[in-house]
Amino acid sequence: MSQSDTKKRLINSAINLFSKNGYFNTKVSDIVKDAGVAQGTFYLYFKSKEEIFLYIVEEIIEKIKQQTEKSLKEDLPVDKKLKKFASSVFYLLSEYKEVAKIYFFHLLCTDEKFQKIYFEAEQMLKSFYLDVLKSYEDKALLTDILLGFGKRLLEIKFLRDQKPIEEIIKEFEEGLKLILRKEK
Amino acid sequence: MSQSDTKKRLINSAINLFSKNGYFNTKVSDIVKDAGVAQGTFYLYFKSKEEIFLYIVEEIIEKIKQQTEKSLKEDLPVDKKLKKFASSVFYLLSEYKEVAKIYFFHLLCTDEKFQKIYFEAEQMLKSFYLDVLKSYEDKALLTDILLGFGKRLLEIKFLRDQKPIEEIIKEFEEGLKLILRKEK
Amino acid sequence: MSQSDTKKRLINSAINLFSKNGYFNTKVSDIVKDAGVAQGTFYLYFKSKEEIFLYIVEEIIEKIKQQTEKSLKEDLPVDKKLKKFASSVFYLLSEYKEVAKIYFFHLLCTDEKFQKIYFEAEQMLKSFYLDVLKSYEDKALLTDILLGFGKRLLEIKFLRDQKPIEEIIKEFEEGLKLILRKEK
Amino acid sequence: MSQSDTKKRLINSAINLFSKNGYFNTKVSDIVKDAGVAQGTFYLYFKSKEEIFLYIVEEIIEKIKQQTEKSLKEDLPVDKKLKKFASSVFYLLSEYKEVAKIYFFHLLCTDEKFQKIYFEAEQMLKSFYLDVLKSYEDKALLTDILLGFGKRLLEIKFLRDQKPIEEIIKEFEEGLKLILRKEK
DNA sequence: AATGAATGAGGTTTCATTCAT
DNA sequence: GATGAATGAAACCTCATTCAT
Repeated sequence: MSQSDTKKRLINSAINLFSKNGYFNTKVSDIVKDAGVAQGTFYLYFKSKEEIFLYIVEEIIEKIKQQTEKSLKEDLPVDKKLKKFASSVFYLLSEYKEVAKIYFFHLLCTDEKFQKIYFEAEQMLKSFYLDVLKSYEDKALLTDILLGFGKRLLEIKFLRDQKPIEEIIKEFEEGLKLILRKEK
Repeated sequence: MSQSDTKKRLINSAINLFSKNGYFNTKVSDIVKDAGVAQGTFYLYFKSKEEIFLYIVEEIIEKIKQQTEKSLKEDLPVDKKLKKFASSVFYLLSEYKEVAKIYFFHLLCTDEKFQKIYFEAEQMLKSFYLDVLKSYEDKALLTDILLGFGKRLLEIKFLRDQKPIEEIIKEFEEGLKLILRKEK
Repeated sequence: MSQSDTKKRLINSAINLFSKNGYFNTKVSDIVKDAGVAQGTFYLYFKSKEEIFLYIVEEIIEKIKQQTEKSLKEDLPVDKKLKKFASSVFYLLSEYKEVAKIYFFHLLCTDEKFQKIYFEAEQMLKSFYLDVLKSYEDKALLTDILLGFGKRLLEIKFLRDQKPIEEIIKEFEEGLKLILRKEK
Repeated sequence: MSQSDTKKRLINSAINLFSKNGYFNTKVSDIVKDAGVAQGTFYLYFKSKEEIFLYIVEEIIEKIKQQTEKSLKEDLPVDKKLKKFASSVFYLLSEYKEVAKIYFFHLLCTDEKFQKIYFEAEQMLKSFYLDVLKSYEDKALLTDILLGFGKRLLEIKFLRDQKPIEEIIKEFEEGLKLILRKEK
């Protein structure tokens, strides 16, 4: 078994367990048992439980960040741009569903260090919306509405109710239409 | 039914500490130290750490429930009804800011048992919105948008950014107007 | 069982075990087993293994320090003063034989923190000898000879060979006579 | 019988680390890292951490033993013999300063097994002094004084205070003169 | 009602040693 | 000879809970 194989196995086990039981209810001993390695092996790859947690969360935040930056550069009409961005982020999170669960459900509950990461990500998305909606008078309000709506869809419909991501995306698009509709 | 002073002191200390540090990072020994009583005294009033946590959270949920039921019975036009309900809930949470923090930030991160409470509360609010908006074609969509928006305002603007609750309420009302505006 | 009773039992067990097996070969679990208390009880009284070790060592050093200060103030001829001081220190160490063993045999082998204590004590004794012997031309040389000789007696004759302290004292007095003898 | 390069590197690293940090605070992983070889390589040359420690300490004790035996055979007046022997041992230890440090500072603090070596070496030196001083009435006393004095010079002046070995030797010679001076 | 010393199961982490390559 | 990933026993320490006073 190659080195990175073991590391990957530990990460996968950690993602599943953190996602299912949360950070505090997941013991390093659970992770290694799930990964099928000895207790000491964990510490060859990660200095501590905290480290593997941050490693996992930062990985997906990095991916969202990249997506955001890419989307910002695209030249599209506002509604198209938002639709495309949202669906790409939704797809991304559906691929990393378990990590997303950690992010939404389990991240906040701990130290400042964890909270910092959480708010960094939210800051990133906010900047994106504000930029895309810059021609709207109510851009700040619209941003809060859209961010709250998107987060709710992920939290409740996707992660809790297990609806397929396509449905989530469709619902977001409809919401988008409703929220951004121009009055005559 | 008045509680003994000691019990009240324990509850207050627990609220503050759970709110600041979360369930897992709060020790029973922290709570009793903060309350100025002996370790054993805690167990005269609560069977376990879990029990006091649930006690605290359920207390506020009960309050929101009562408010919801009261609001449902009132006979007002939709927008007025929503405005009045939202502001009453916002005021309620601002009075119990620390408990609200536990609810939003620290409740999810734990066992299924705790999550159940979280989702029960959300179910209650959802029913309220669906009922109030029953004349709207898009009532389900509008409910998700409004719940997401409201939660975001509380989480980010009120609890994190410490904005005064009046401002939060005003922003919610503006959002409400924007979201519910009738097209010609 | 009163609080200080348990603490005393832990200290006694620790003294015996550190003395017999050294700092590193003594586990906290050994100490609590010997003291007949639970593992967690240890941490009610000492923050760590290091803390109880330092506590023990510092206690005896403090005693020697007090003895030294008392001796310095006494008005006696040099040889009488040295004899009296040495025998009082020897008696002191024979009362705390196990602690003395830790001091001589086990203290040096660790971190700087431990070594600092060791050298502080030696500094104290050195000052004493230099002061008492201030009328001697060779006072520095004599101090080194006497300190080396005294330490050897304790280390080899008393602690290793288990000779009674009275014999040690007698031998030190003879050495003293020989070393300080005036040439005609 | 030449040792492989790798073995020599392991020994050197071990000497430095044992000397600096002591037996227990030195990990096998530290030794191999310092030596620039893989973890497993260590066990090609030494059965255990204990083995390399004993190997190192026994090596220098063997050297002192040979020096002692050689000195015993020399036909010189007592004071010359002692002076010559002491300076040869002092030089020897200054060459192997790090090992000497292990011997004086770190050997005692451990198991009986290690202490045995310590006392064997001291026995050897004692025999030497007793033999050389056999014409003196107080030979036993003188031996204890000289051994204590010599050890102190090495421990405090040489190893701790880093004085040059020549100065140490000079001070020992002066002490020798003072201690062995004949009364009229 | 109140105390607080005591408990002990269970957590995280370390590190000497092994072994397949 | 050399590697270094893997092992797992055993260390230190935490903390919710109990119970005699």
